[in-house]
Amino acid sequence: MTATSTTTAAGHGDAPGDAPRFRYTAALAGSIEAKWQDFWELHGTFEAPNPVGALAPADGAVPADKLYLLDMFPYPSGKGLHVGHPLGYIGTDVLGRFARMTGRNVLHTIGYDAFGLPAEQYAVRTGTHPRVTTEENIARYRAQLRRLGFGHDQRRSVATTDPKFFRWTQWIFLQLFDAWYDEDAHRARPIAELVAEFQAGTRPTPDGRAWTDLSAAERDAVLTGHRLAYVDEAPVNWCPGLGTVLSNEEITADGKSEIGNFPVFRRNLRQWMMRITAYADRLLDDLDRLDWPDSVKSMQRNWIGRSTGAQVRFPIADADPDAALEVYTTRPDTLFGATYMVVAPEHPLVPAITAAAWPDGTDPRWTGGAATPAEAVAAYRLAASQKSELDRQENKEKTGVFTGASGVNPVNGARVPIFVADYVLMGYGTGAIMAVPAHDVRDHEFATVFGLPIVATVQAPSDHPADEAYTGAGAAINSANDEVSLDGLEVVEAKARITQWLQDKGFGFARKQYKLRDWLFSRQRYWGEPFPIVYDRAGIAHALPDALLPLQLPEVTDYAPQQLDPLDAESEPVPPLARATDWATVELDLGDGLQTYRRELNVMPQWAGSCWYELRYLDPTNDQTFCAPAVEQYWMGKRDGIAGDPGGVDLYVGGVEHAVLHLLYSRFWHKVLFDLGHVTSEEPFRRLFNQGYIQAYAYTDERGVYVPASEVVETSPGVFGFEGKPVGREYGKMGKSLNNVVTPDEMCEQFGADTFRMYEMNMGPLDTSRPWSTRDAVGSQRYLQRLWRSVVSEETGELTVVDDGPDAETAKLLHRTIDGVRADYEGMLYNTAIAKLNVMVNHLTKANVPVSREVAEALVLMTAPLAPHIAEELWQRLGHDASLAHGPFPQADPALLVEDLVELPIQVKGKVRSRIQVAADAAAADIEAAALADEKIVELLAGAAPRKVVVVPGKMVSIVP
RNA sequence: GCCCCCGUAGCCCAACCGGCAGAGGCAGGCCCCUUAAAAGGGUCCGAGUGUGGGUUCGAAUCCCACCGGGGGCACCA
Repeated sequence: MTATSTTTAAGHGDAPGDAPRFRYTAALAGSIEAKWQDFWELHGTFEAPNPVGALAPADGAVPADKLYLLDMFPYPSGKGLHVGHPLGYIGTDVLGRFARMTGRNVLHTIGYDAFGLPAEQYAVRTGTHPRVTTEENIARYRAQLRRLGFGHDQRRSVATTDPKFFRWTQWIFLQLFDAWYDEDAHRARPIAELVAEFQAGTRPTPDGRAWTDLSAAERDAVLTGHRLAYVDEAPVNWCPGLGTVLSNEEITADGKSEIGNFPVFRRNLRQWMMRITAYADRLLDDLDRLDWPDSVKSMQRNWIGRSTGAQVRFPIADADPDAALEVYTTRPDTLFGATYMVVAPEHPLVPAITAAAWPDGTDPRWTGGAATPAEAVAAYRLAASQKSELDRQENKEKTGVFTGASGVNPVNGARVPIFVADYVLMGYGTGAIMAVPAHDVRDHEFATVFGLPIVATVQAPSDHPADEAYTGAGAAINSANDEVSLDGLEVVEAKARITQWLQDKGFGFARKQYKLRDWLFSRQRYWGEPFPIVYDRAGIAHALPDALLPLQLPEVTDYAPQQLDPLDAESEPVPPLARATDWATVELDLGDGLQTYRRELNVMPQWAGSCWYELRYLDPTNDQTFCAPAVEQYWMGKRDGIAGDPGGVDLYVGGVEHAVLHLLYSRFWHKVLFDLGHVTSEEPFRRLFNQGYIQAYAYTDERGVYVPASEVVETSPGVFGFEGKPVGREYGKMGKSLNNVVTPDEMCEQFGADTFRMYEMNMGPLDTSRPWSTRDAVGSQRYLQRLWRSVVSEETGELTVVDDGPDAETAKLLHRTIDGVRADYEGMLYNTAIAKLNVMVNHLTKANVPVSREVAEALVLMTAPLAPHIAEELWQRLGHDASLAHGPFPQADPALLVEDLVELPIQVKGKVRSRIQVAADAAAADIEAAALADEKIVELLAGAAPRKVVVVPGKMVSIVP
């Protein structure tokens, strides 16, 4: 196939009836589309040059104006694509094609997030290696996507399962393993620099001994406490049903696994963790520098959950002077209103503080009916440990028991009773609180149930109900002791003053608190990246040397983690890699002579590959480094012209479901790479755009079974039937279970890829969800048919354009269209761009005269980003040898955009009463005079002088009589 | 319970910084082409912007309350 051949496949007789031979039918579209897809592939049309390296042009020259577009890459599932999946891909492709036509260097490709559970679970069932399944699925995705005519640089399409890819995932992991966070410098540094500081004595070891006096195991423990990737024995979410541990983010609100909905138990296990909490402040603060949807930013802020407050020490009454409870509060200004305290049931100090007997006069509601505090506390703790997360959530009534002990409020010496209650969580703050029922809703509920005193310390407005906690702003009251008074201060000043006082007296200090936890990074699975880590005899973890990367997965006969009872909380994880006994140990010389080492048997979670793939797209063939610095700088570097620009991908498009996890993890890894000097950008994704979802109707018969949605007909408005029987209609996601899937392949067969692309873009703005309706696609097909007919005869296939210029009206419309379409493409407002193209084509159709070549060419070029195949075909038929992929793109003539005369409405009392014609550039005074001279206006005013006349040039005139 | 987004024609959607409510598509009516049919051609039809207040010369647009839909968080001290 060459650029000069033209399609001859038209008129196969596959058009219905005896439609004209050269009509633009689905069959003709299909042959045109196959031809141009082959052409683009053969000519490498969409290969974007790099400034250096293997993908650089011979002379190394690349356009300064570049655009890096990124789609969230798919997991290649066995189900293939439905019409909802490509929506975002088409959106980025249209923008990329437009940008390429206007001369920019556009990087756009798509790869595969190919490690993951479905292929592994299929392997467990069938014995098929996950690699085989994964490769088949990728091949199917590639074929489906190719049919849609994307302008992807195929050389850059990577898969996370490719050893050439995960070699660098492992390398980045080792960067994290070999780095620590310097709190003073606010950045990560190589671990070797930390060791040097310990050795030189410029940084004290935790227990003050000299570094050289520490044993190897002790040194390792110190370093483990600093590494950004580290092993820790920590409470984790153990899911026996999946045979693996899960991160907090992979668990639903009711305590089940997001995948499979199995029960999850809290267990202490040794696991790999990522110290993402070290970056909490930067991950939060840098959100302000990103061009992201507010909803996503707010979800990330919420997830990081930074709060500022104070940690306060409450001594235990009648006990050892050293005995105290530390509490965290965001409202230190309400300390004078603290009338009791609560510790979480799991708090380690509970046994120590629990009193031997109930104090005299203990309220019977506080004892839980037990004879001693110890019995009451033990019973309550047991009950709490057996409560599932779900129970806790459903039953929010406040419960608890008194410990018999009291704390001493440091601001006024008041004795405050200490309770154990499960509304306080061990995992947040210190696991203990001071309770201020007057100003905290939860404390108020508890105090009401248990009859505890409520002391107001913030003046509530007079209309605030007396029986509710007041959590708003106001002046402090009842808040003074001999040394400090908050009375009269607003909340912010009161917090500052009391915190300073606490600090001066040694009772407490200001403290920040986060909801974000370190990221649990290991999984007991097979189909993931192996850790490039081995353990010596002492159990110390060592990095594999770079020369031994990639570390490949061993072959195993059974991919299942282990058959476990989903309800057995005490079972132990046994990863599948443990079965590869030959692989699990290895002889290595890591500097201490040849030794036997055990390999790490866990694998990385699915997030690992997606944390950095956008960098590998940039330099996919580089085997010296994950991405050459000059290449990263060119595509993702910070822009000089934008204040505070953090750099990153120019546009990242994907679903909002990745708002927290993927996007937070990627940002974390990117910042580490930035700190270590491997990238120049501080953020991976400068601009983020969430595309909407395509939803679909589903229909159920009288048994509640989903019937094929494609065969349902609307028998009368709002009434639907299938095989003559009425069915009920539902609305939701497109999916096999709802029997309402439509695939892009079907759309290509029925209409062609160009019509399909155009229809998806015509349904509405890219960021809104919309209902799928196959039959509505004919509107887009009609547009393309009219465009085709404006250039080519349906009867003969001959060109019909003429060389004469267009008439004045057509020329004006053309340039207005060019102007509007350009602006719409730049703003990704494809639905309105299509509307303008429709106006133009409808105008030509109506005129019913041969179309001027100038107009036809402009229209073809403007349609090209949306419907690239038909545009290339028409461009070629119009006599152009080169592809239009790199332009030109029409330019509007400013002279044709201005109108000489405009019609302005005249409002009287806000209602349009008349219209006048004035010169477009008429002065306001002239317009006012013309308006007041208008017959109908004169009549309405009846001689009275108007009180006010508002003239908005070019828009309207408003008269107030 | 708290936070965010959205309600415009039968349906999907336009309307810039408040300035004539309609660009486009689907469906529908009528006509033409056609032996016939339709996913061909032409033409016509359409709502006063969820409801109620307010600000303004002027509100789909800004403010308040409510109703309806979607999403996020959920005892985080």
